[in-house]
Amino acid sequence: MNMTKKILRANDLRPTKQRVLIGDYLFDGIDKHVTAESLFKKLLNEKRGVSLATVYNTLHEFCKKELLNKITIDTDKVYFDTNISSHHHFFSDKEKLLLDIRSQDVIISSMPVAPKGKKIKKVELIIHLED
Amino acid sequence: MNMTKKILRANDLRPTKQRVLIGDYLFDGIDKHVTAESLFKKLLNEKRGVSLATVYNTLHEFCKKELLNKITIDTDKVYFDTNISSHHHFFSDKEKLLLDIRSQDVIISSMPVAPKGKKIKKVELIIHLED
DNA sequence: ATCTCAGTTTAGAATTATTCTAAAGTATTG
DNA sequence: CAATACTTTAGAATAATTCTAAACTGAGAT
Repeated sequence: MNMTKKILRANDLRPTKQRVLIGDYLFDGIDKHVTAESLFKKLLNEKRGVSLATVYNTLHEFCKKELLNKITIDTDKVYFDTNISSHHHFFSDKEKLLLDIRSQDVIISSMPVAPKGKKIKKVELIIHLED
Repeated sequence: MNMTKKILRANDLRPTKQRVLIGDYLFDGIDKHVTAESLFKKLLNEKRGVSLATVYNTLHEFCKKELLNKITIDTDKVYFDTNISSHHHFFSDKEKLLLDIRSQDVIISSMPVAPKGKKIKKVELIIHLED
């Protein structure tokens, strides 16, 4: 069976044509950063298109299942990272380009304790770049 | 002379009524996180209102002059932090609440080198919280 | 003080990423 | 195959932000 279908079934998501198409692209083993728009445009070229609403739905579902990592850097666009291992990012404000930082390249040796009644869900380090 | 006016002049910004009003509120010595909307609403109560466009303009100008720190966490809102010293943030996704982390509570003991031709402009650590 | 003008404010329109809606389509279960 | 719950979709709706162009104002020159 197609790998994407396995992933989808394992996460209680019906392997619809659209999800498989998106999954095949996202989970091909090559780390990617996509936006809803960039993914939508990419898929327009495919034999069968996927509507923009479905791209949004699918990205959000994949995030919920932790198959993708959502990264918000600027208001105008949300990035989805196929690399779900713990790592951080460079962001070039000029080119609006997101780059992975290898996890071994950042060491946070002291972390604050979470406020009462809360726990830490995710730690996101973004290093903004300039020329 | 009013403190805000001094700050404005020192940064080549004309001390207009609107900027002084906004500056008096933001730079009163108490650290704040505001959004354009929250600031706009706050100022509606004042004797003289300020238009939403001016709130946006002013926040951006203050950021450009590094009188404020812009923090983007989710697409739906941008936060402006009056604390411009180097520090990081907790963010509670549920309450959409931003909290300062004292700078001594985070130690990043190893940082990656910037990609060729780029330098590090800003390091932003956001710790997302859940219940 | 008054004049002049670049800088500033403003209301409302425009933009744009994202979400919503509700109708049509489809995978799954029995 | 039928029934049903889940999905997809086009297009409308939403909402934060930016833009526009006209009116206003602070600051220096006279």
